Amino acid sequence: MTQAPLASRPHDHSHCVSHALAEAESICTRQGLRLTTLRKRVLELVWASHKPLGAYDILGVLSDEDGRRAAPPTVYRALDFLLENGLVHRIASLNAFVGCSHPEHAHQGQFLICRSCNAAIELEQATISNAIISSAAGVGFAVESQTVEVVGLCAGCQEPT
Amino acid sequence: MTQAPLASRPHDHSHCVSHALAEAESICTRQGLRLTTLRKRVLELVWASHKPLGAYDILGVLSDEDGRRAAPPTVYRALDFLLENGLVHRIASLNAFVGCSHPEHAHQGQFLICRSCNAAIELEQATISNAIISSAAGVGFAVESQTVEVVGLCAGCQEPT
DNA sequence: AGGAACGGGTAATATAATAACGTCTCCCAC
DNA sequence: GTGGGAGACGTTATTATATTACCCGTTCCT
Repeated sequence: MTQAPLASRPHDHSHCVSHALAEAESICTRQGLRLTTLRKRVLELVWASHKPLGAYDILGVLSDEDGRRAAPPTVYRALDFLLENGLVHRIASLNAFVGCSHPEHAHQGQFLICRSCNAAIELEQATISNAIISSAAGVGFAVESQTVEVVGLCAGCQEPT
Repeated sequence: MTQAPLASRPHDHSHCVSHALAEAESICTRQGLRLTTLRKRVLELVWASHKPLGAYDILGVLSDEDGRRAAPPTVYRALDFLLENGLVHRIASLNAFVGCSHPEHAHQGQFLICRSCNAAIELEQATISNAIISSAAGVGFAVESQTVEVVGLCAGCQEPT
């Protein structure tokens, strides 16, 4: 069995953040995209934890840190950029955003969301997406994108009693 | 292979509606639940087509039909009742609601949503949910509920040019 | 230098959902 | 049949999430 994903285990999270930012830089440079100060800051905030973060939470932090208050489009535009370029994922069932663990290649994640600690663990299991694609094909449906969001308890939150 | 679900084929839709309402009556009677006029009307509106319907769309129809305009809680309460009792499903990625095709037993559907005709086809494939449960178990995650929403093209909307 | 494309500020608005409170009705125990 | 409690629903207000439209300044390309 593969090792449990980082998000579900204790770890030095500052690594996650710096790694994610460095990788984003590298991807943007390679593809001629502009990772502006704002976009980078939003990405950093999304990566502040493994818990999906709402757009208005981000907005709140941005507003606090520079006196003037940021407006929604500021955040949504940054998020759109990050989404389009695979640097974050949107969790539809939570209206929230989480950093993408594997931005280097295009994919759609599957997410395990712990109802206790709120962490979102990203999976990328071919068995799941293949099951979906073939079930869909069975009724003549051509799949273009998948949303798989699972709620439950992560390993760390299943302590007895 | 099983036959394609009704939602994805032409059919006499008035059957769907009357069947769904009759089944809802029967379920509520059996379980001592009150399928009030409002709840029944909301269920009927949700079943008006196989396309997921927003709460505010329902609200609009209700407002139109009796002169006074209905308020959001009216609709949300009816929807909550229908959701709790398995008579409708909520599609998180669309913020919309669709009639449940198999209300007689508890389950969580998987949905194929056509981006052309907007119909939502409900599946209930053990292969999908088992793939999810076992992938989750692989990282020590205990699944409690699943959201599977797939966007693509239904059989009828894949016509060549 | 000129101008298109892009990033981002700002105000207003649209859409989705909930909170808090009051009233009426149904149903059941007595 | 009556008192009383739970449930259903109306009403007002509020909160949460997301988008539209317009403007301005910078960057980049020529």
